Amino acid sequence: MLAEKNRRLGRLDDLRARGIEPYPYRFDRTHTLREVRSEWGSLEAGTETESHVEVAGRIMLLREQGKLIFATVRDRSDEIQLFISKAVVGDEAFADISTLDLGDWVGVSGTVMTTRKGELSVKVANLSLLSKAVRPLPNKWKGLTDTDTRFRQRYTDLIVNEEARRAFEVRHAVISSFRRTLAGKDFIEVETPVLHVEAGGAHARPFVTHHNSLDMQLYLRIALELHLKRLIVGGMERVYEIGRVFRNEGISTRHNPEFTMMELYQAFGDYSEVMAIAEELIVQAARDAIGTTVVDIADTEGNLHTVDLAEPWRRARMIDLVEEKTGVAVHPSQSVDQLRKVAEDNGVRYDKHWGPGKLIEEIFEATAESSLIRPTFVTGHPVEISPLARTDRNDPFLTERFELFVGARELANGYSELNDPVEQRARFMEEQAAKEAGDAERGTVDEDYLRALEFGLPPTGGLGIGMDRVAMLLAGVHSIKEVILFPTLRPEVF
RNA sequence: GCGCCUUUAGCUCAGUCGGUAGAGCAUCGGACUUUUAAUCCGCUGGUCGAGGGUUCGAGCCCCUCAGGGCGCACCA
Repeated sequence: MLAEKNRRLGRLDDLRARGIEPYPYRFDRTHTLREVRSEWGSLEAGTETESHVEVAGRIMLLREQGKLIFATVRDRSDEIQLFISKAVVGDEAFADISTLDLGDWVGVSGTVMTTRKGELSVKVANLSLLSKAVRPLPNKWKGLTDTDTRFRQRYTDLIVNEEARRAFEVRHAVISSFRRTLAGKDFIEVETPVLHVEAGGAHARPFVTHHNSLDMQLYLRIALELHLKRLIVGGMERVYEIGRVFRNEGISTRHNPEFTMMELYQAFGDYSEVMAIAEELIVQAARDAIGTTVVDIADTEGNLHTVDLAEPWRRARMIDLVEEKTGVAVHPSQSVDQLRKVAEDNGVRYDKHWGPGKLIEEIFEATAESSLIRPTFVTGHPVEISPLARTDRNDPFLTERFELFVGARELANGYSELNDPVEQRARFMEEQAAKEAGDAERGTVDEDYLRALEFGLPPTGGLGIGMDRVAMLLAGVHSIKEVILFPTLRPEVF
């Protein structure tokens, strides 16, 4: 409302005219509000203390009552009530305080007390305005629910919606838990380039950009994989990166064009070892972020399932899950025609470029994926769709690969890393051939990566985890936008 | 890209059959020295997403466009 903003801007002028700076440089507090509550939270009703504190926060509620004003202020840690008496602060200061608005930041000094009803309060001796809010806060009962405004003006969302603040606290707790767990296993955190000459490590369309002085096209990374494995060649043995990756694809409740991946690589291990790490990371993150391993997970119909993440996770081969759902045994050694028939019988549309492996994956996604509510490692992806994964030691058509599904969403992906440079070159050539045949999402030959492999990549297990999706699972939210502070949106028209 | 839904005061929402705009909170004025979403009294606040059309008359019906949501497609 323009009138409301003008009214508050007018107050700025009034304050300055009287020598009061509405935007002072600093305020030194002695306690956070949580510290006040934990130190004096058990005072009996009607207690006055001599304990002097200086606290700061934003005014969330105001209750004027004649010669008393009650204000609820909030800092990051907690809320507390200010008790402001005209008899204590004097007529002039009381008049100033009564011109405060919801949303203003204040710093106060005073003593700790409880009211007759027992509400812990700071009895204000001195109050200073720390920053004047010139826009009004959203509705104090209903908060802010308009999703457009919540995501565009995340600052407003965070001011009024406690669940929004909580989701980002969960996200932070997940990431710091991962770092602690990995530090405990002697992993080193590294940073690799975001700007890539070739966008490899995944099948996805990249964002393209341009470097002016080199006059060259660059891609924003779609995965962390290939640089991290170069570091294993270099002998770093255990590395990980938590970083933003970019995929130039659709936006949905599960997809944002930029999102956060954690990828780790461990020398001398294989896929079963990194599977165990994935399980440990996520179970520990649940304990650290929400204090329990029991979560409610929605299926695709919206029904909630209570799941204890600490129970052992199911492992099942992709081809077995397909057989379970369709009643037909499938294998990438079968002919394209045979598998196209299975696809047709199950209402799966296919592309003429697809080989047996891709057909099996699509049939899996269409028939089995939505039923994977409890944590499930789907293993044994066909070689055709896994150009960087090592062939299964027992089946040359499959790889030692897994994807983790929870709540029908893919959370993680990992494998025994292909380290034979000759085979890797052949796989890259197949990718390139498929791309040239018209399959736009296939990869290209990364010569520098092949050179690295030629120096010797030890046996290695690799793992990638979608951090946003883990945060969604543990925060219990339905949309990825709830765990990304500033999700990608169309530009606002002002 | 496609389909469905949605957009009304700063916020949360109502708006009947097409008859000329409503509530709560916030704001503003008044009362109140222990409130708790304080309460009570009174007032203010609108380009009904934008543009066009039908009609004597449109928040409402029709068309186009824009934002958002959900689903689909895409996303190994």
